[in-house]
Amino acid sequence: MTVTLADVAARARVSPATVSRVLNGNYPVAASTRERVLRAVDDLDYVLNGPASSLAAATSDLVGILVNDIADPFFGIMAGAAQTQIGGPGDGSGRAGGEKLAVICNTGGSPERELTYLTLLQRQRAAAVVLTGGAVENPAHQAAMAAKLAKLADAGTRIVFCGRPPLPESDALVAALAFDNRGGGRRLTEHLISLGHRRIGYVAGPRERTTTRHRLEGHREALRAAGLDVLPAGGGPAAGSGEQAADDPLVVHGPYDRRSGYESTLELLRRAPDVTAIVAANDTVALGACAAVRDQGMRIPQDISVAGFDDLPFSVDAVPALTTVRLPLVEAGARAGRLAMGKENPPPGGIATIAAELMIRGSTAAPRG
Amino acid sequence: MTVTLADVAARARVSPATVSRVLNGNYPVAASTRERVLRAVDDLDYVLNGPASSLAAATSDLVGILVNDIADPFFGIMAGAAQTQIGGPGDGSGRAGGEKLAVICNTGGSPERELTYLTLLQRQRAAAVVLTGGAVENPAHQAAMAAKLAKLADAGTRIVFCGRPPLPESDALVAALAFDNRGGGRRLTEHLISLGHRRIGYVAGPRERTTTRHRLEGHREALRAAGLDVLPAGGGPAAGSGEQAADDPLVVHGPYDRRSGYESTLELLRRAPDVTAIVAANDTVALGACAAVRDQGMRIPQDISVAGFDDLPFSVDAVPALTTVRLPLVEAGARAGRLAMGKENPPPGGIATIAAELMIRGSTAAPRG
DNA sequence: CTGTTAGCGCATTCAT
DNA sequence: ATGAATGCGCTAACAG
Repeated sequence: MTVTLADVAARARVSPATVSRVLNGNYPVAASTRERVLRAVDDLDYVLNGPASSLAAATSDLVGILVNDIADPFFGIMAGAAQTQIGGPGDGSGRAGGEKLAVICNTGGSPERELTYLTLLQRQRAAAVVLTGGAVENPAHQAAMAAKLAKLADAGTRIVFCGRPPLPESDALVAALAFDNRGGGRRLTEHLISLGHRRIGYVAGPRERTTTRHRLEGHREALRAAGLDVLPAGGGPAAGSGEQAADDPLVVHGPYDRRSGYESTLELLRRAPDVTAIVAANDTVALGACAAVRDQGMRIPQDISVAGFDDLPFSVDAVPALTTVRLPLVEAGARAGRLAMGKENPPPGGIATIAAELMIRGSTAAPRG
Repeated sequence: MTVTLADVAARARVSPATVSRVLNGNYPVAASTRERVLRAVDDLDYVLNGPASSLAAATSDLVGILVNDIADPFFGIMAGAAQTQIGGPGDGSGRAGGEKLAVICNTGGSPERELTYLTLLQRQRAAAVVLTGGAVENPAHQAAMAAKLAKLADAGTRIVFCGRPPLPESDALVAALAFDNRGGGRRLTEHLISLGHRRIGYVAGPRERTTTRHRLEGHREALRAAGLDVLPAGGGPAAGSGEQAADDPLVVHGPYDRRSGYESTLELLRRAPDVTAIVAANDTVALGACAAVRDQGMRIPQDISVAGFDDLPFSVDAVPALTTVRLPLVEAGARAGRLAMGKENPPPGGIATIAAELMIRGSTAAPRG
């Protein structure tokens, strides 16, 4: 029923081995022979059996891209960019040559699903795995991840972090592209302070997320530098981890979605009606914050300034346009894709920090009077 | 080096076949034996070899979800919803039981890449394929797609269309969920007409796309019913295809992105400064249209009404909130996922039309004077 | 309910 | 440059 490599060999009057060599192109074959084989392939409409091929070769052409929430353009943009570097443009014949199958896996931000996907990819003997987005900072989960990733790396799977710091205990076998969330957060709040804001609310992302923590730390750095920090400088020294912002009345945590932005902002305005600016964990949250501010009868930026993070495409279309921090998602995603393909060398030290650029637009202004 | 099923069998003191049966759970095994096997699996940290398994069973646990542009939340939302029905929640152990690997493939709207991905999935012996988004209406490509899909279906791959009409010549082996783009488009324009608009611009999507054509056809149906159509009723009868709107000065085509919305709107305003309303191909395009209208010094909706399509999450946050047509993306995606898993029976006739609901918000109002 | 036996389709030694 | 032979790790009949 289904045509196999042997059928192609028979039709081309060569051995199966030769057909295999032609298809994989990693071995010298006479031009005339190759031609004959290729024609037989087309005539028979032969499609390689991936599982058989992977079994024999002990590697597959699958590349997994893990994202927290594919419905969020933040991840969609990065994943799409990565995929362009991996999928290969195809040759228009639909025949599918040596390209890899880049696939996106949606973890929904759940640690369990993240591990499950990793196992699934391990099971498929994936050629590479790209991990995007903030990591969950739970010791047990981090340990499990490190163990799982070590096993994957062991089996020859290339590991790339994109927009995410590498795991603390992770081996150097991986490349990492980390966004400068801390620096971006700091510059954003510095901007607000320089405008004259003194009471700044912060609608943060979910706790136990590196992204959340880093952006918040940047924010607090700026506050502290201006002598505006509400809380003591926090626990540990150098490390900077374990910082406890839980009691800051000007900080409210919630998921990275619009609804959370809306509700957290209402909560914030209730707690501290005197805030003159609100920084949101990201642009989506900022949109919700804007809606909440308006529903309270206040104008942006005259009554309250609002700022976001990421600079997603819709941010410039908000009214007023959103002041935010631009992350080069397309570039980062593409680079991660290239790293996963081994088309590009890992950065020195295995980890590169990607700059975040402050985008000042209409949603922030000096406070009234 | 790598632990195999035989190792597990040895440790559990059973035959490899028994281990296989425990793992696949599709065969009776004594509880005590199962327990023993499972423990051995955990002890040895065994992970099934997917390729070997797929080869022997002649099917894999891969499910492909094809999307035009994963950076567009329209697709991200649908794909994410589909994936939740397919990926399985995991059991928290990260062990990965019988769940399928739902993967998203980004075609970028390119017919070639679409075919390439299909071939790649065919090569992997995918269990199912979900095709989302509008199809390209090019005869050659449609024929190639039909042939490829027939081959996939032949090989036992389940085919599901989501938010996309089935191919004309396609076999009944597939299930299809089609959005009522035509009806939605018609109701949207009827709404504008009922507000008193007579000169309505249309920023359409790319040509040769079913989605583009259907929405536009709905628009023109409404115009025609009100005696407002600019062009003759078009070529063919019944079929409704081959309708040529190319010469309508009030229609401008472009990609489904913000930039196109912006530029097409400027073009439209240049061609017909007397339009009092603009209908955009989708919400993203509408955002660009809004920006263009504003940049021309006009207010929405006082000077010009603007409407979108899809009701993406950000649409309600636009200022003013966008009048649009709501498509139940999450429900449709989830249903497609269930169909792909065989968890739900196909609709009668294999094809279900999904209703589109008009959402009237602040961006549309009666024209001045 | 469990063990035994045979391939699944291909990549890869080794020969030639 | 090509052919022949071997095994990748697992599942699916068959026994029993």
